[in-house]
Amino acid sequence: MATSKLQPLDGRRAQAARNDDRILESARAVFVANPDAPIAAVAKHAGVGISALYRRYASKQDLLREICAGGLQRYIAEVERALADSRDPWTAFSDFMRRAVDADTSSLTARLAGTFAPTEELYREAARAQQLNLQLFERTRAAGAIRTDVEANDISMLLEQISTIQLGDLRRTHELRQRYLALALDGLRREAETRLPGGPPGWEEISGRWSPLSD
Amino acid sequence: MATSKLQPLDGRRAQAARNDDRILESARAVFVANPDAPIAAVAKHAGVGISALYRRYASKQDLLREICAGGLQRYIAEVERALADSRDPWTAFSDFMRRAVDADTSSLTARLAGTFAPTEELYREAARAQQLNLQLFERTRAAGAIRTDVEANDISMLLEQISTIQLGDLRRTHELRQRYLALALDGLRREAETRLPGGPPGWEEISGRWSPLSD
DNA sequence: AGCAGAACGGAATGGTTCGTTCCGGTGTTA
DNA sequence: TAACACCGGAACGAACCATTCCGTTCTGCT
Repeated sequence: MATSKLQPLDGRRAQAARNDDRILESARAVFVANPDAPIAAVAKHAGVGISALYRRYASKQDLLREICAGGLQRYIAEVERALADSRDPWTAFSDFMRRAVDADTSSLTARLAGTFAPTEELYREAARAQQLNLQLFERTRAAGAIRTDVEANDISMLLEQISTIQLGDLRRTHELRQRYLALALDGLRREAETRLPGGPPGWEEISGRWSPLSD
Repeated sequence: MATSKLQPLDGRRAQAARNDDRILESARAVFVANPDAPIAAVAKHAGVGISALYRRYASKQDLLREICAGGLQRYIAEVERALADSRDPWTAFSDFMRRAVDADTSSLTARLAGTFAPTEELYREAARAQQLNLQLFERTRAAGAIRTDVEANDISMLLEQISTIQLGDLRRTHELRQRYLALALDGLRREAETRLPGGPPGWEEISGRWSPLSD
């Protein structure tokens, strides 16, 4: 597996190693754009054959799981980065939100929900993300930067909503998402004279969509 | 066709007339929940056979178009009602938004986009809705009730975003939608110190998703 | 009483869309 | 040059679905 040579790696091996990345990136791009795209679309986007995919992943579900896990890790990394941010809480928080929207991780974790059976590990990672999320949120709210009738899970919902925006090309889509994120952030910031109706979603509600697909 | 009798209408005819409604309602419910549900799902939900559907609509597209047109008319009706509302502009506007979210018309017009070829008439109706929408929006903004860097098309986008929320049963979903609408409305209301990034979507951008489906 | 046909239910049909497998090829390495 | 890792993409088989078709039931009318 691991070639012990540190040389540029030309031949087949190098090509294969490069393909590893191309395939993962393509899969991300394709599935984010269209959660139930066929495997063939991923291969095409990556410029490889179908067998190049099946050499690496035993099934479509495996690939999906991998992508999802990657997104989750990315998300976790961003939250941790925000928690380590020593600037004022609101700045750290809002910067985090902008990064989260750009990274498009909610598209992965939310829009792919139900299309594959989650691993135990995936569940744990999701719970951990949730956990960190809560920490960041509470810190920000404790600093008086967020209206008091909003809860941590509302943040996840907002990110999901924003991730559904899809208009025009990639650039425009990202631009619009940042636009509505900015609007949402302005709404989060200050206290309002009326309390929000309904309760925030519970963790079971949010994570409940993951396992079975019983329409 | 039209039975000239004004009596309760018992027999086959009455049943059929009742089915007309049941089928339309079911189709709405089913397709709003899942835009690419099979025709059979609608039949099942309505408690009728498939042929009862095909007797009324020549094809799935026809049914879809019908549903969509209905949603658009409902939307138009609500905007007109808001325009006729003589209370202060913000109250009229925010009430309208709440009604629009409850009526779930954005789910129809937006999430069904691309699944059928729109009629000329549908286009016209959509343009008309857009037109009225603009009127209502400008009136509200002119009254100083909406931050100045938001545009009319932003409203459509917000409604779309909210219509993507789908969690738990119908009741809970509506509750949550109202929650995030309230948050969004609070964000729309007051001027902020920073201007929104990016530009609002253009009408071509929004309506462009309707005709061909070229993924 | 009996018939024409409206309105249906639901099985059968035919086409399409995929996930997955398989069958050569092509460099690479030893 | 023989064994092999990697691939491209055609072929296969299952699933899914819109639409059609056929047999049945119920109604209104003669």
